[in-house]
Amino acid sequence: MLRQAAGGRLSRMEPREEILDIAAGLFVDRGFAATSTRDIAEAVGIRQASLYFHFANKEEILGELLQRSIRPTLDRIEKIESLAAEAGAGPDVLLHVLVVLDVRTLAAAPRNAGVLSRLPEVQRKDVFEPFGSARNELRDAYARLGTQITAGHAAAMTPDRDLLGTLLLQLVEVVIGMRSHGHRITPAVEAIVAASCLRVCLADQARIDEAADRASDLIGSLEA
Amino acid sequence: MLRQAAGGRLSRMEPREEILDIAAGLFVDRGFAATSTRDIAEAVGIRQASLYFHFANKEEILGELLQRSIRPTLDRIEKIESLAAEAGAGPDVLLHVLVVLDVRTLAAAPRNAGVLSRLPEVQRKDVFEPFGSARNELRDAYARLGTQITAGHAAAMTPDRDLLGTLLLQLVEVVIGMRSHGHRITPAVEAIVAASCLRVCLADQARIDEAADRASDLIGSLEA
DNA sequence: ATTATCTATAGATCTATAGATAATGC
DNA sequence: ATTATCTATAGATCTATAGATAATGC
Repeated sequence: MLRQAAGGRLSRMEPREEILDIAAGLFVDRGFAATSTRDIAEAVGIRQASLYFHFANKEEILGELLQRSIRPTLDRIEKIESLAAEAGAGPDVLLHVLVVLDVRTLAAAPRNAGVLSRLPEVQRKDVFEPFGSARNELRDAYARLGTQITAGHAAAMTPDRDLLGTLLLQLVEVVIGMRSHGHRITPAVEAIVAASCLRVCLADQARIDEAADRASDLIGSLEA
Repeated sequence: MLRQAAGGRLSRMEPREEILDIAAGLFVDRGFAATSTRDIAEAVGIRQASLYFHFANKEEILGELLQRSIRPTLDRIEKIESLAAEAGAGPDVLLHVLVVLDVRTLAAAPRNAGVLSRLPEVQRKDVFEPFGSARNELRDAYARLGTQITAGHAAAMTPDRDLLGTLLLQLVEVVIGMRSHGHRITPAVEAIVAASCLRVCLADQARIDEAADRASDLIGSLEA
């Protein structure tokens, strides 16, 4: 465990961080129940019991990982929706921005942490309930933007609010599966997923092209 | 274990079938590793050791469930593609048919067995490899039909073959998540998911409406 | 003889706690 | 004193096997 004085640069990761990183990899790969605390400790290079100095129990490790994987996305929703008023961007542009940024976040997350939210334990155990409601918030944001885009189209074949949010979130999360199968998430993939989301909202190609243009400007200014 | 003579009507399920049914529910709900053989046996109403009369080990139970959940879908692909020549239906009609039938199968599967394919153990363990390649076959079928539909569109924003297959399968599997959250899969949902798939393939509304019409005829004749 | 169950148990885990040890920080 | 590790272990599982038992089928 080579390490330097607090505040200085680290030759390795902080122990707590290293445990989280390695546990994430194992949970993603094998699932939560199938990963023992001994598996984690061995991969880190410490003894099984030493984990309990950093975490009260096994669930706390997963809980922290879940929290970290959802937080940036939730923070972003507010920022993007307040952007609407400011830049005068329509819902199609905003949806495009949100999708691209979410795809990018999922693609960049260490160890493909997006899969964690799909683990059966997370869906079921009360301990992880806060994470579930955070996900609902995200789906709601997609539903909100989506219904604004479909507004004005004939009711037939147009998804209702609930279904639309679910469909859009599902499309964005395709990148989780892609990463698992070793695909790289290129800018082209980001653009296509975003365009697919707009298509599901019944936007035509001209509208998509325009939204994509304005979206990349906005993303540029958001990052600056 | 009330039961009648072989070949006669059953007052309850055959023991092997009952184990499979109950195990499916538990695996779907809690995951594979988190479900003990004792959990299964207790829910069935037998002793833990008695499971091993019907199955060699725990993995065999999951294996059988996976096999049953993918088989009908794979069989259907051939039937639908041979239908193409016969009925002279275009790829958009065939995609519509395939999506509606797959959605319906996922919606009707006992215990939402579709989630089983997402369990981490299935992705990772060699024992379940045949099931993984069956899934690839399905994704390929979607990719095949999808690229025929996008053919002729400008390359920009058009998903390539691989990505398209992944996107379409992902969209169809939205119903797995919907079922988990207690939503009913109505005919309207089927139609919207199918339409969304065609939209991702860049089909316009007129083409979608026509495909939907012809698809419901074909599905009717398939079932008759 | 076959089918389906049972009891009992071996042997291998697995999580979490108790308490010792050593290094660093004040 | 605090931080981070260790050894040892309690106590609770968990999977799978061995062998007994009882009912049904030939």
